[in-house]
Amino acid sequence: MVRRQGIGSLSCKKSQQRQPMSLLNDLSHIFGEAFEQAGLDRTLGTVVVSQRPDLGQFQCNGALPAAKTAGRLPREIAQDIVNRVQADDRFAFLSLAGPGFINIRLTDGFLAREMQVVADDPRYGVSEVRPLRVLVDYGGPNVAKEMHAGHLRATIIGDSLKRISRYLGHDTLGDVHFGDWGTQMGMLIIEIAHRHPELPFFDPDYEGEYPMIDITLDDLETMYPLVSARCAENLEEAERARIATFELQQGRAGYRALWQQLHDTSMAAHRRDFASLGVEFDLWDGESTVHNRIGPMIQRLIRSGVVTDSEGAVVITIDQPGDKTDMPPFLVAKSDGGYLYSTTDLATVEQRVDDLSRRLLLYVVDARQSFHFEQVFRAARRSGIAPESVGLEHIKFGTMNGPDGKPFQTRKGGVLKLRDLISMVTEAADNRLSEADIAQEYPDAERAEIARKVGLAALKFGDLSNHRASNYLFDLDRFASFEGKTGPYLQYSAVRIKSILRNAEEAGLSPGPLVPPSVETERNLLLYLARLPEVLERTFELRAPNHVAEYAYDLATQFNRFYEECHILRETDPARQASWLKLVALTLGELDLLLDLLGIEVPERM
RNA sequence: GCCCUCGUAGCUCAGGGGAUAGAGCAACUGCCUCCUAAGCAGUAGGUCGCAGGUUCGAAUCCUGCCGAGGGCGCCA
Repeated sequence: MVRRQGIGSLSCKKSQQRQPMSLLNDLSHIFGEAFEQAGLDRTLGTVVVSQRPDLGQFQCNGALPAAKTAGRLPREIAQDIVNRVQADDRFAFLSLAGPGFINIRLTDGFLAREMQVVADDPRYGVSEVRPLRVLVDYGGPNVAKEMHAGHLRATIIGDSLKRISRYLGHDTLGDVHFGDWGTQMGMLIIEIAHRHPELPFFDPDYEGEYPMIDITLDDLETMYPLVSARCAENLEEAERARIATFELQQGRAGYRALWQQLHDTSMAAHRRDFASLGVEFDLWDGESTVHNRIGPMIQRLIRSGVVTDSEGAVVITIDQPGDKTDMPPFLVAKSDGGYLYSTTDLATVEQRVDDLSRRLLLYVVDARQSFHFEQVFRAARRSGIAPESVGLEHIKFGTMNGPDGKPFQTRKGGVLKLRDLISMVTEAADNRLSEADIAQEYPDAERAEIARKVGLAALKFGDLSNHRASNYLFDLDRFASFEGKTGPYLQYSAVRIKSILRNAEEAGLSPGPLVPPSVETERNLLLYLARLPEVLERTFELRAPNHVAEYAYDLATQFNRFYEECHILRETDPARQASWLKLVALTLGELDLLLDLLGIEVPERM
């Protein structure tokens, strides 16, 4: 483990605890020691970024809560702490304010030393955690349904969480969890049988090779609503679909063969959509993946006595004392022996825990399914499938709404395909390039690539900058303006830095050691750069990528202020210029990382 | 009916028990002979839904009410 340099008198003791390499942690450590020397709890020494930049860069509020237990005045404790910490070259001042706040300002020299370490660290001061075996379940497309605007959130929030989890050092898998094993499969089978009864899939006695049928996702997408509507109003149709589903799950050869083709056709389209979003999965599994373990799982549950029979169905009782709402039994298998969403979800927990050795399962799924996940998680606990040591979390998110405040729809009232949504933002970006007369001289291919990256950035940042749990309004005009707090703003900031570094290189200039900051915008940029570790930690703790989005925006803003004030390439002091080049390189590194964690790519120029 | 989520500036949204609640857009005023103006500086804009409670301290935690959205066994 690398122990950071530059903290001077900080004693490391012989404690086995890892000392995270972050400025805030270092400061908290210093103040924690002071509290301990004063006979108080060292956790009181937590240092946070100041709420009042006019009064200090950082603050420590530990004296306030300490006052009560210690039976002393908060200001007196604060003074005591300040006395114990002071007297070296790290702090420009430590001052008391209000009821007992300690305001902290670092010396520019100390700040530069600290940030030099960060600048030399490929991880920018972010320590790797003790790895957890994590699985993120996100995306969740279905057979026969092209992905639509509603899948956007599941996909990019999940993708971002996976990236963040992995960056922090967790052993992380992403699983697309394809919806390919439920009743909709039976419906599609009877619909195709209805249209083409002559096909051998439906002949139970057929023994030859099954033909490849010519069917597209578009075809399936037309069929599904038709048959679904018929089943809703016609009990006989619904019964046929139910039986077909059951027989498929029981292994009827013709149905399996047909299923495979429907699966593959749908999956190919989804892969294309995910690819255009720049999203990849480690596992392209689905409900059908766990089919073979469902039977044994149910047998085991019956033997262990956790399930009971309810009107012919297999259920687990999951209500608990203190429940605030009715908690109906969890259905493991239908009365006809068929399986449903609940069944595969439970078996999938088992697979992820037993076969994949996961210890934290994150389900990035629409908030409307929170009741379902509460049931699945309880059933998994009650049945012992997921011991308490395994974390089960529903990472719920709200809907993307249109201007009417309802889930986003096209003008005609239909759902907006994800593909079309991507085209819309790409086109908007392309228009913007033309309007601003930018990139006109770039090759067509590069121009198109810039438009693609900028459009996607607008889309992703616009989504991820909202807290996942809240519904948000998708306003294309606002997104297409690419001004202010948008993905393109962040890309633009990064691109300007790249341009500086390119120009510097051409001029034979190279980055050098950081010297103490001389202007406020430079100092602020350094201070912002130091926050990265806590931001990433907190983002993952809360499973809320908007914290990364927010921080990335603030960081870019700090850089742009510095950029306006300090002309790097015109700077006449060589040491200062080299230091500034180092600073902007560090800024680019962090910005690039943050954008990558949001799934946003930065073009070389734009 | 019960449960969950949300309610913050004109609009869209951030906000970690701490001091004077922030950003973007829209409005108004400035800044391109200078590293990319998709930028920067500034002005104006608020009973943080309402009422209690916990706390030295609440937009933040608890309770109730109001409003919006969503959910509540063989669909996913």
